[in-house]
Amino acid sequence: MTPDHVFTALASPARRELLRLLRDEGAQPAGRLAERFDMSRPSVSEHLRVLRDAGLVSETRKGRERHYRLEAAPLMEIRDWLGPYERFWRERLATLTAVLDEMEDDDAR
Amino acid sequence: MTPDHVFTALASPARRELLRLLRDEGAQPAGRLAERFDMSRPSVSEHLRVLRDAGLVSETRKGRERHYRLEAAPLMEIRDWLGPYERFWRERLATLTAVLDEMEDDDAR
DNA sequence: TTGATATGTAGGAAAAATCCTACATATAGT
DNA sequence: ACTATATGTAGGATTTTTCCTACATATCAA
Repeated sequence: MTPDHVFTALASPARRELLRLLRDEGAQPAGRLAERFDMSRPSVSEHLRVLRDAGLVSETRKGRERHYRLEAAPLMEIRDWLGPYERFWRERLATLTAVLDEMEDDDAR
Repeated sequence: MTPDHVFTALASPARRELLRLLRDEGAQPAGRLAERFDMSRPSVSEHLRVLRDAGLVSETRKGRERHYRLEAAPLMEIRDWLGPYERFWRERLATLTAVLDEMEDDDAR
């Protein structure tokens, strides 16, 4: 029930950058993605595997290339997970607003 | 600018459970939190430290106890991070809807 | 078929995370 | 002052993650 693998996959900056690239530039072959990193191609390949295991990317073979595509569905789980916490930062925001109001009162005084 | 520490902190099931407890039951002393885990108290203490470093909990000393409180603000960063991906699962949902519509058409036929 | 290209996998070194058992520290109560 | 309680920190064993260099596999092009 807990989106374990998704959170783990997102914990790596390299993997988040991969997701961003696929989001902003569309599906791409593994090699083209790897070029953008200061890391060996096999390491990027491994990161792609982790993302695939988490369901965050899908792989389709195009000739000798493998195109990776962003699969955003698992991110909905993260969003759902965040849901019950929203109340808390709303409260925080309310507190902040109250403080700011008080400061304005001080200014006016 | 990237919420690195926050994602890392959320990668652990134990730490997510700590956040949930603080969310559902309010601020609590470290020991009371530790009782809920199959893990040694010092290990829970360490997890609380990671959460504190990520800004996800705050600590206030009450006598010889230390009360931990949920600080949900960093979770806003996660929510913001998700923003640009929303478009994608909307598309996914649209595709799913289209498929379901087609299935309905098949039924009617 | 032969050689070049695109990519995954194996194996292992190094770094980081996890979790434990002492131990240190600080406060409360007697 | 003395003892018990609440909790953090140190040090270390174990596991996991990360990243590398070969190497294997598959496809394309001539």
